[in-house]
Amino acid sequence: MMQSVDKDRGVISTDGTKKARIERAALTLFAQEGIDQVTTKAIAAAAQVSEGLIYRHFSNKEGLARALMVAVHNRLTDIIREALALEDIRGQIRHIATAYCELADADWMLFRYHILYLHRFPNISADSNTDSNAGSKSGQCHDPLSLTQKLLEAAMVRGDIPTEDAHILAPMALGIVLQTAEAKVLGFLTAPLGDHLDLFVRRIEAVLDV
Amino acid sequence: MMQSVDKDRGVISTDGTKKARIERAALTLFAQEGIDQVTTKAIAAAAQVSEGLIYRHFSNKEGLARALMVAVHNRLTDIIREALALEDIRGQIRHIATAYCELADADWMLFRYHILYLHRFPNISADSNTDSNAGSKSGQCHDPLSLTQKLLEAAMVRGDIPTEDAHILAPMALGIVLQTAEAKVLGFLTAPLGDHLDLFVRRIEAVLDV
DNA sequence: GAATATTCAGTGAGCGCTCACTTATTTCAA
DNA sequence: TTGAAATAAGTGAGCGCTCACTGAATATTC
Repeated sequence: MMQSVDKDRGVISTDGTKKARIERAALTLFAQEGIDQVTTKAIAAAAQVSEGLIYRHFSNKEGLARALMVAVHNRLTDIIREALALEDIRGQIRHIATAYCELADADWMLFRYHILYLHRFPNISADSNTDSNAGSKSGQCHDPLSLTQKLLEAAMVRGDIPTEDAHILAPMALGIVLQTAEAKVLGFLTAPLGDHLDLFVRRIEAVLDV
Repeated sequence: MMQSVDKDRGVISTDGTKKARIERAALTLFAQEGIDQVTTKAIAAAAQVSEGLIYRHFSNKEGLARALMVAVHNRLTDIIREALALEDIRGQIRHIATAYCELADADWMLFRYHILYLHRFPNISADSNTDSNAGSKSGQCHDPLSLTQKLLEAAMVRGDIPTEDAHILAPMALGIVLQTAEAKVLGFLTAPLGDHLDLFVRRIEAVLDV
């Protein structure tokens, strides 16, 4: 039940370590079958590793699932944070849409996992503090939705887009890409998301009334 | 594993029957905790019914979950089908947005369940044939996404909206409402969806370039 | 009193997780 | 250098327990 301090950190290793193999196997199986349908035995078998080793690296199955989610979550959050540093809304939109599509197409299982099971980890932002932010004031946002809201509010102040409730606009804007990804999850679409990048950008601009 | 013929039909009863109590209890618990986290004991307890009775009405737990999903799925499909009968795109958009919001606000657990677990039942459209359509030709669409695509294609032929890939536009359009609902699922929003109905309508029109 | 509706007390398959143990790697004093 | 000691990485059989599902028993209805 208790989360250990060093285990369950959300970084998906890409070296050939056995830990990395566990993470990749778990991610793939979770995304395909669903977290609860996948047994620790199956993960171990897919990673060609003993079952016990999972518990040397993660406190338990849920901790493994959480670590994976934190990893994706941080990557997506970083994308929005990068966009925040840009100056105009059009560039920001293009950056986010591009990066989202690239991630989805480069690692679809990762993206799929995020879409399907994010809701299972409600307080994920708390775990996702990249490094020790012990001294940092509260109010820091660590999730794509909150950061997008911030980004939109700044764009409104700048006069890039008309003033509107950024709280509602944020999911709408991200939804242009995410809901298409969801459609792909459901098998309604098959093409890579990147194929529609320009359409995404134009339609996000339309939603935001750029 | 085998699905019985009469059991597991997707209609949520609203009378005071014990079957109805089982369905409502299961729906609520599934939507709140997740299907796999909910035990049949818990459902029976919440419905104030014995565990065995669940199996008189449904072939198994998965069948119960599926029946509930089919029920929501059919209600949403009907909404799009109603819209298909309307003549202009603006009326269609408003009808869909209104009906989606009303359903979400009237029965949030139902809506939440649909959003979170639809992906678990990939071939739901096959089960959702309302009445015996044994003689019907194939190609009939029975899901919101396909019907929306059809609706948009018709609107393009009519000249209501510029010609574009309806396959991609369909999830985008529905996503305006659905992604906001998802944000509510994640706790990012709390207000009823209906509060933003007019905004939804305007932004869907923007996405479709009405 | 037959037919139907409902209950209750199992049952065993299967799951996450542990733990005693082996093997590899690092540490460090002499 | 070296080799002994300490630590880390890795194994897998098995344990305790949960939970979906069953079927004989009991209540209810007409």
